[in-house]
Amino acid sequence: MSGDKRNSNRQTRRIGVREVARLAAVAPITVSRALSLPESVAPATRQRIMEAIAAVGYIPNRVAGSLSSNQTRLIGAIIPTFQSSVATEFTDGMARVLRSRGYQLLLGGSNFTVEEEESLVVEFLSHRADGIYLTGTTHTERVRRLLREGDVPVVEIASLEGEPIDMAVGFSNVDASFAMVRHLAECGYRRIAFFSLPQTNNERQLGRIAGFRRGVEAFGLDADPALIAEVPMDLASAARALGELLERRPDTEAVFCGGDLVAAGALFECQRRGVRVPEDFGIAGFDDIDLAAFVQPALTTVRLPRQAIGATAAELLLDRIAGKPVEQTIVDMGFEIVARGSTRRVG
Amino acid sequence: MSGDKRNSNRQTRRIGVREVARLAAVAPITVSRALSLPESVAPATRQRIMEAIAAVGYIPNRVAGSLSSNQTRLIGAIIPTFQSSVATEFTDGMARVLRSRGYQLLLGGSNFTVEEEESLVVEFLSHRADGIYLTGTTHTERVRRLLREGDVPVVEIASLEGEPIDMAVGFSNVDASFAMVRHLAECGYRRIAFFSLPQTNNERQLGRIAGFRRGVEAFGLDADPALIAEVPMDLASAARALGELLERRPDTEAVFCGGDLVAAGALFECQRRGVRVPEDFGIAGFDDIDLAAFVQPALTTVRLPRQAIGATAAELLLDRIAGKPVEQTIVDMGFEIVARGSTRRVG
DNA sequence: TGCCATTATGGTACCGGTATCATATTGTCG
DNA sequence: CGACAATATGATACCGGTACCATAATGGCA
Repeated sequence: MSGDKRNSNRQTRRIGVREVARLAAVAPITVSRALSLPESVAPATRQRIMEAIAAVGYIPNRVAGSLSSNQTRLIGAIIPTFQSSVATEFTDGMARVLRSRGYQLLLGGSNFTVEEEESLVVEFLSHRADGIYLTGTTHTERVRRLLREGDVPVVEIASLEGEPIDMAVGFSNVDASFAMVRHLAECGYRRIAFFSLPQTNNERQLGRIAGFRRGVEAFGLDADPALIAEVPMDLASAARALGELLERRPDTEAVFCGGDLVAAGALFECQRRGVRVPEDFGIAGFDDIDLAAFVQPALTTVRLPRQAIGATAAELLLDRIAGKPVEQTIVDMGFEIVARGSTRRVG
Repeated sequence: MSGDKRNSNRQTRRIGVREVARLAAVAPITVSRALSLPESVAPATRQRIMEAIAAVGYIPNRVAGSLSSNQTRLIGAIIPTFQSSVATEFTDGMARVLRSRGYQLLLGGSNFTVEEEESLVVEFLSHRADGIYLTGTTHTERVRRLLREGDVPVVEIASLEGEPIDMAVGFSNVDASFAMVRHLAECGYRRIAFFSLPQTNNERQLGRIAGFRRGVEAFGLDADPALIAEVPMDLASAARALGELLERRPDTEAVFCGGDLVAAGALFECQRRGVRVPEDFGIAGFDDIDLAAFVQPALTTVRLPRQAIGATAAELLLDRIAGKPVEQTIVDMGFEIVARGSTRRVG
């Protein structure tokens, strides 16, 4: 059904080190050195080489270089979804560090499934990424084995609970959630619901639920299990879930959401129903996305140093790759409870 | 300051085709074939090979494969920022298609500068990406030359204005903006402001301004140049800009924003000031982000088939890579005016 | 002045797949 | 039954850099 213009591969014959070397009257290896360790080449020679490179428009073939040097300067990163500003902000922090050090980002989305994650890990290993970045600590057994056996540096972010494959950067979801329950209790809310995001393959959400339960117990709040629900991460589902909650358990006084988008959806639904926030009903979120500060009333939430987590993760990987000893393999970047208008009932 | 554990490269000696071949009692090339063109190998042989692969846990080295076959199965993509849900949704559409066809995504952010874009393009060419995906049509001269001279397929998205380097997928920003002005005019607004996003290196925004101007003229609206402003893309700046506008030109009747986030910020500020939307003031956005439908009143906006644009871009690249003739190198995916509560003054 | 450490450069093989062409085997048909 | 096409497999070289080791040139110092 197709073509006559097959890729005539082998004979493309781009310009390579050899051509540059000939023009600069040096050996190919010297061209290579002039690019990777400029100080190791005499200034005059280096200059000749650079001129030759510019003259012929040489672009080094990193595929060949990678094969030879066993370093690709590629970092493979897996995020659950491209659609979440939370995930992309982690990635942004990492991408900036990588770029500044000459590394490139191989990015894949797992759609919150460990199977797709596994297939991406295999792909990245196949491409011989110099380091692997994973979101969370829930993986298949094969992923765990491949990454432990292979000598690739690995960093897992956003979750400190559990034993990391190699390194981890993030915060404690349990502690963060617990801290928020304390805040809600201090505001005077006693009957608090929890809207978790989908929990499958997501130990972050499970941690938040655990922290919630622990807080409910610690502060002597109403421990009705029917107050915990799982809500898809979009505004419409959140609105719907809040409606159901209010009908099912009209005496609920507040809801703590595992994500700000859900919290915002809950808030919009309250406004639609004329439920006053925070007087009649308190709402707290998680993540401190841009939107949280701008709805009316602004959302109380948990702020995470997302950019910094991504950047730190990148630095750990690069240190490991460079052979530097990594003193701390588990880095807790902390969190911050941001109290805003959506939770202010009592002093 | 560092290490004793230098990367002892050359001697890593992973398992390769040769080991697998020995175990399966075939030649290395047959192993290679069993993986890339399974039908070209006899079933019995293939089975032996697959068993050998499983037995030794062989993971093909795509770096070596790439060097030999001159195909990396890597697509380099450049987006202006990781922080925008608009950009990541395009990327998501592309990433899904790529993954399903065995390609991986090399992703970089240009921070809206053509210089960083150029440096990323060079990196991607160096890594010998099989295809390049760019956002917009504004590039440095060198990028244009490198990509035209190199035989890499290139697709530019989100902007159909101007002549593409190779292929383009998107919609007409001018037409979309013009259509929105028509809608606003039909709603009865006559004195309309335009909040553009930053225009540097962004022909999408320039197109939207052009469409706005054209619409203002075509429908005989108030053409005060002071009504056009450039606003950073965040809620706070948008709120501030709206405040200034209302003080500077209190008789303004509506604002059309080059991005929904800015429109939402404007809406929040109106609410804060007690300006009634849409009765006293109309607001329209661009992009139809999730948030647009859920603020009160919901935002009138321009909806773009973002996922589809990304997916189509990926398919064009892959077709070109596969040597299939690409019939249409410029694909207009259209847009849709979504009229909602924020613009409803008159019939 | 001679010896050795240091610096600058080069020769060669090799990384681990696969393109290319050759060969062996099997099947078809007059 | 022989000739030839189709199918299955293999031998070899090569992709384009760089690791590794060798050698040449330079400099410091006894």
